[in-house]
Amino acid sequence: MPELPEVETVCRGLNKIIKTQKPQIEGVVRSKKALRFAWPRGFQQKIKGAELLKVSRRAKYLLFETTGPSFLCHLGMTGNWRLENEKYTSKTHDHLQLKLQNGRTLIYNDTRRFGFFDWVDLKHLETSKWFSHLGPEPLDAHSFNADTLFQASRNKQVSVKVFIMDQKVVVGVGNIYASEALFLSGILPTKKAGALTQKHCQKLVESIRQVLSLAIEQGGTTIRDFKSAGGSEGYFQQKLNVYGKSGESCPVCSKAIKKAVLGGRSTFWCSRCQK
DNA sequence: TTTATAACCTGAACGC
DNA sequence: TGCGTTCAGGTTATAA
Repeated sequence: MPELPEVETVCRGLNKIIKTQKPQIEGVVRSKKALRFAWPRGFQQKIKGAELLKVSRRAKYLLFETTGPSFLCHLGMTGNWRLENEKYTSKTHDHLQLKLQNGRTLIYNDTRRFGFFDWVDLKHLETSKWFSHLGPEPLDAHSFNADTLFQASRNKQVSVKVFIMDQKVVVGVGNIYASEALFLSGILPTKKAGALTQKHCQKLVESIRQVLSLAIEQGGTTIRDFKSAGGSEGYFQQKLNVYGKSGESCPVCSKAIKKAVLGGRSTFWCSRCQK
């Protein structure tokens, strides 16, 4: 499901909830099923009674800061959060319920259970298990720019599509936005990363930023099951140029959009606009 | 070391 | 209608 814009949208939604609700966690109910990994040790007991202070994002991870221990949540492919009133009927695949002081409940739902939770030490985030190998944030011009991308791509034999989806290179670019950013930059997804010029990298960095920023503004992309914490769907889908449009006309030159599998993932491009 | 593939899990969409 | 197959936004483990 979620790439960086979707996670950012969920993050903003959760913070809005924290500001408007009384975010003390009075009760915790979690499903017996494990998600991608087992639940963190003592999860229910340790966060019960804590107050939610803030949610932030690093890469595709949500970081929950509380008055007790802090924890992270990765949404996997189908994870999402929603806020329910006092009376509600739980839905299939609701895996975590945080009962708040004001009677409302914050719920994590995840159909495919590819998401997961873990404890996190926010003071030593960048050296911790989940974060030590991560590349720069794409919207941070200091750590992610044409120079860093060009250097990282030297001698790489993988396709540029697979390369920009590598979280060690840059975080947050998933399958949809990789195709979209390459379309904007006019670069063929199958081009080898090592063949990128400095100019290509400049254009690619700009395109990645542009596509992610616009998607955040639009509240992410709703393909099948993405919803923000407030329950609203994203609108970026209406702005997609090539993703999921195999056989349709290129919005620029009208040539039919092509599709192929790269790195095991569907990839879409225009063979006339992208070289 | 780098790159490719399979696996995790569920449900929607599609073809027959 | 019903059944079987394929595919899906992420990440990791294993194989090549």
